[in-house]
Amino acid sequence: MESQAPSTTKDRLLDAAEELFSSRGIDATSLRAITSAAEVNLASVNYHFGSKDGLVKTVFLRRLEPLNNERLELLDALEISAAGAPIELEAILDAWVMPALRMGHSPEGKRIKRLMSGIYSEPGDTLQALLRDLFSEILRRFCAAIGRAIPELSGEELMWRVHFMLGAMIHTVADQPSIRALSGGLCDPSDIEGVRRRLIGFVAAGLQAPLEEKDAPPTAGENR
Amino acid sequence: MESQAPSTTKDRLLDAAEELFSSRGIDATSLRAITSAAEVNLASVNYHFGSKDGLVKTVFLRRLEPLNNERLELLDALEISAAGAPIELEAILDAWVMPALRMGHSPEGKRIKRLMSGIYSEPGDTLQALLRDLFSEILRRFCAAIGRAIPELSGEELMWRVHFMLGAMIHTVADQPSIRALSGGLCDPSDIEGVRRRLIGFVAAGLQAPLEEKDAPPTAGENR
DNA sequence: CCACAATTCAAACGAACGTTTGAATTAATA
DNA sequence: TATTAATTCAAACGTTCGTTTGAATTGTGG
Repeated sequence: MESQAPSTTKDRLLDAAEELFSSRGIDATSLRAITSAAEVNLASVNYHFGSKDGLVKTVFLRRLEPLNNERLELLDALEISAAGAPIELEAILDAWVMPALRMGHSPEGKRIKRLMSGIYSEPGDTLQALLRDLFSEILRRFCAAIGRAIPELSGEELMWRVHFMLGAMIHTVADQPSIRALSGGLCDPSDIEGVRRRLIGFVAAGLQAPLEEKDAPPTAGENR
Repeated sequence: MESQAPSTTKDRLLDAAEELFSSRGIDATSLRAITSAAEVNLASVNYHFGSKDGLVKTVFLRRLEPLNNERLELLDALEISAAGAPIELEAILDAWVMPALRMGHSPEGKRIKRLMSGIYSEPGDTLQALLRDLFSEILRRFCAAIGRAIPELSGEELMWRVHFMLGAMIHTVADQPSIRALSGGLCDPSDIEGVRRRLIGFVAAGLQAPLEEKDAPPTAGENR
């Protein structure tokens, strides 16, 4: 009854939609373009997914649910083997970033990357809520783990730094074509191991940055 | 002949478009919604800007050109007063981030913030090229300055870290509502001085992270 | 005051959109 | 094989979009 064959109408639609959404954007992709690419009838979308919104939701869920499950499994394994003690920071970051990097480089998931960044910018009413729900729980888990790894951070400080961390990570996973172009081919985003090492090094250093004094006038740039 | 009065049709259109683009997205905002909010005639858009694309471009240019000019002026001032010596890293980052933070908090520019992140995700053909051009030069200037401040970084390593830095900064400037919500009101994005101190502290630490060995197997997360 | 350009206006254009419909076709059940 | 459900199909629906048009209005220099 549900999908198990390699090329049902549902799957063809999801694949085509994912491909087109990531290259042209969601709003700019018409159902007719999707059904043409998938070589199925136009009405199939509303038959199988109810509406375009339903198709969009399913496109995201198909990738993000396994992604977050893998992240949680890795974090669970770390917490079990740590047996109550704080986990090493780099290991936590690894559990967050590696599933995304691996997915981003698999032949099937290569398209979802650009979509992930669009999440935060596209003010799609339903999509925004869906993803907020999807990420709020897993984010709490990882925040807690990071907080235990860097106990000297206050709750506010921790949240801010996690926010910066997410920015760096999302931007990296989503915008891999731009880093290659801007660096003039110097940087190779397909080198997963290199990206991982550099990204985690950067983020770990940022998260563990020394706490500055609040009233110390920083450095410069005030001349305006 | 050009705009100097406080409420010409052109300015009313730009203000209304900026507001609606940032809250609903560019594609989801119709010219009719814009002209209604601006209380001008529908045809005014095509008369004054040629097309919707022309309006979009002007909306971005009106904010980004002064923003980047201010950044360049600050960097120029730093380089002049440094007289050939490397500039302190935090001062360079300040020159990049403060104009954006200040603009994002002024009453007139509060709307542009969310748009800035959409830049990287929305695959609008013309817009993408416009912004790539706008940022490629200033980015080269700041990369060079940062490279002089941290001379031990190779060109590749520098580009990667600047990439991470941009992710954290863009995400912070653009997505200020989400940090307040996710932290349960704990983090206050309207505290410019606090945001500046934390963001620059994070990014500076990330940029100056120690260089790891290439072949050292990192930490964990491989169990899958 | 008059001619003339600049701007505004109501109305309509054709195209593209998401969705619906009802018949045709295929697959499953007994 | 007969019956019924699931799926596909071509065609059309009503709406909204960006853009165009040509007349009306406003502002300006001679």
